[in-house]
Amino acid sequence: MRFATWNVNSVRKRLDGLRRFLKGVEPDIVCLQELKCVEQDFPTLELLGEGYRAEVIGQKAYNGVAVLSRAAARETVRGLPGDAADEQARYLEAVFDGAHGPFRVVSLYLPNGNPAGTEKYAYKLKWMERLEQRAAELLETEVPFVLAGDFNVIPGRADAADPAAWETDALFLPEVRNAFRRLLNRGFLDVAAARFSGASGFTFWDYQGAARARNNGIRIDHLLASPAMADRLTGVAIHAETRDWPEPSDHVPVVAEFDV
DNA sequence: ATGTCGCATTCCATGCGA
Repeated sequence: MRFATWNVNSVRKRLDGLRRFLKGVEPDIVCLQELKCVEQDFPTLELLGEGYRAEVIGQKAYNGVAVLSRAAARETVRGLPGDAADEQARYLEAVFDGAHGPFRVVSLYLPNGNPAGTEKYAYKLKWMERLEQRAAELLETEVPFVLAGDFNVIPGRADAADPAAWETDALFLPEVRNAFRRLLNRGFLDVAAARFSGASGFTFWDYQGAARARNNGIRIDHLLASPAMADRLTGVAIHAETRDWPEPSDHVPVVAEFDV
């Protein structure tokens, strides 16, 4: 099965590009982030017309995540456990029945956290703690799963064209990279890191400063496979060409194939 | 020279978030 994750930066603005991606790549599962709309405004019917069902958590203007799938989800978990007061639409789990048993998909939009040292930064670190806790719970179930989305973490110096420019940024501070590594060290495979290095792994180019033309990119969209899921990995791709389509998202899709 | 986007509102101009 083909799994994709894509921060679309407004699903309504990106509907044509999303359709083009679905037709061209034919993913079975698509994790979307930054929908930037409430659930009532999500293009559910339009995507059904393309053959995809949608589980959606929306929010006005900001955030918003979804899981598109050919087959219906058997079960969902809406929102990241660990803080009942957190109302930001950043986390959605969906469980599906595969050929070898159930598997789980998480679509997540980890907080940006800038500027560092503010409440936003503290929220990011706390959110990462909650994510690690939830990941630990899911690992204990031994049901294969993927954590997919915009992590807003540049894992290493090779994952930025100009790492020096990110030294004080909440996407690259040691504290944040360490939290990401703690998560990885629980046994996840960062599937793109396994197949790409340097610029070939970039997933984001800012709209500003002609970043795409200068290839001033970073790798922040990740697809992490649990150990049982990683055993079933058969392919990885990054669809950087979408960044050059008309009215593109600033992020591009990461795609992985699993025998599930 | 924050020079780009997308969204929202105080709505054709500005603030926020990224």
